[in-house]
Amino acid sequence: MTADEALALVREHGGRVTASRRLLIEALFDGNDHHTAEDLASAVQAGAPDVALSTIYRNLDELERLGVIAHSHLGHGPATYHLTTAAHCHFVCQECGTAVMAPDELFATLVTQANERFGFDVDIHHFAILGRCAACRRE
Amino acid sequence: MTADEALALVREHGGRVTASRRLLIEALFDGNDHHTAEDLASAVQAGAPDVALSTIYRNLDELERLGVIAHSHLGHGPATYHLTTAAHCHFVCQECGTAVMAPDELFATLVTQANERFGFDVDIHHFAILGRCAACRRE
DNA sequence: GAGTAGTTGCGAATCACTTGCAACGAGCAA
DNA sequence: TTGCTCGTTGCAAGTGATTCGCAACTACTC
Repeated sequence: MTADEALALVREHGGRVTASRRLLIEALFDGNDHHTAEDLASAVQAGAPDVALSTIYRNLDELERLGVIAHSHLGHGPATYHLTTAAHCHFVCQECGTAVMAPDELFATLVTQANERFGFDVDIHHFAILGRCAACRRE
Repeated sequence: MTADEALALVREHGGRVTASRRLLIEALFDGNDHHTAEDLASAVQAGAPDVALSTIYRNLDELERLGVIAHSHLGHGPATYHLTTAAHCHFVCQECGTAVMAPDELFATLVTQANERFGFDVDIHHFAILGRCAACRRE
C-alpha cells in the first residue's frame, strides 16, 4: 500500500483528506518502522506547525480502525505505530531498552498451540517480548 | 515463601517492618494472583485507612527489588502484581479483556530459539500475549 | 456558492504512576 | 526506657501519554 492508497481508503470510508492527515500518512510511510505519536507530531508539524497532538492521536486512531496501521507496546514507554504491512515482533531488552526484530516463525508453535488448545487467536505483534539481550547478559 | 518469610527478607536487607508493609504483603499472599496497585491499596486501607497510594507503590517497588513479587502488563490497563512463585503467562483477549492462563510449555520453542539464535533471554511473564479468545471469535 | 457533516485546535481532564519534602517511628545502643 | 538514627510515610504537586468537550473551521457534495 502507498500513501495515496491509504488516503483513498480514508475517503472511501467517508473521511476527508486534510493537510494534517496527509502529512501524518506521509510520515508513517517514511523512514523507519517505529514511530511514536510524539515523533509523528514533530514530522507533521514540520509541514503544518499548528497541528495539535490530539489531532495526531485522532488520526492515528482512524487509520488504525481502517487497518492501515497498528500500534504496539515496546517495553514501558509510549506506544509505537507502524504500517500493518510492516508488522513484526520484537525482543526488547529490559536493561538497555534495545529492540531486536524477532522473526515471526519463532512464534509458530505458540500460535498453533494457543489456537488448538485454547481456541485463542494470538496477535503476536501487539506486545513486545521482554527479556535481556546478549550484550547485557555478558556483563 | 510465606508472608512472614517475606517480611524477614525485608528486614535482612535493612528494611523495617511497618504496618503498611505487613498489610501489603498479607494482601499479596491472599486470594487471587492478579492484584493491581489500586486493589492492594484498598486491601491495605481496610486495615490502615491512612496509607497513601504512593506508599503502596514504594513498597511494591521494594518487594520487587527483593524478588518477592513481579509485575506484568495484562493488556492496556494498570500493571498487575503477583508473587514470583506464582508467575505464569497470560493470553488476554483484546475484545473482552479476559485473561486466560497460558501454560509455560507453550513458550518452550520461543525461549530456546530466542536464546540460540539471538542470545536473548526471554522473560515470558512480563507482558501478556494479546489476541482474541474463543468466545469472541465465535461471534 | 451554500450547506452538511467530518475535522481541528485548544484547554482541561484522566489515568497510572512518581517525586520532593518535612514529619514520623522502627529498631538498635546505651 | 530513653534517645538517636535513618528508613518510611502522608501529602501535595508533578509527569507522561493519551483522551475529551466544544466551538470554530473546512473538505466535499449538490
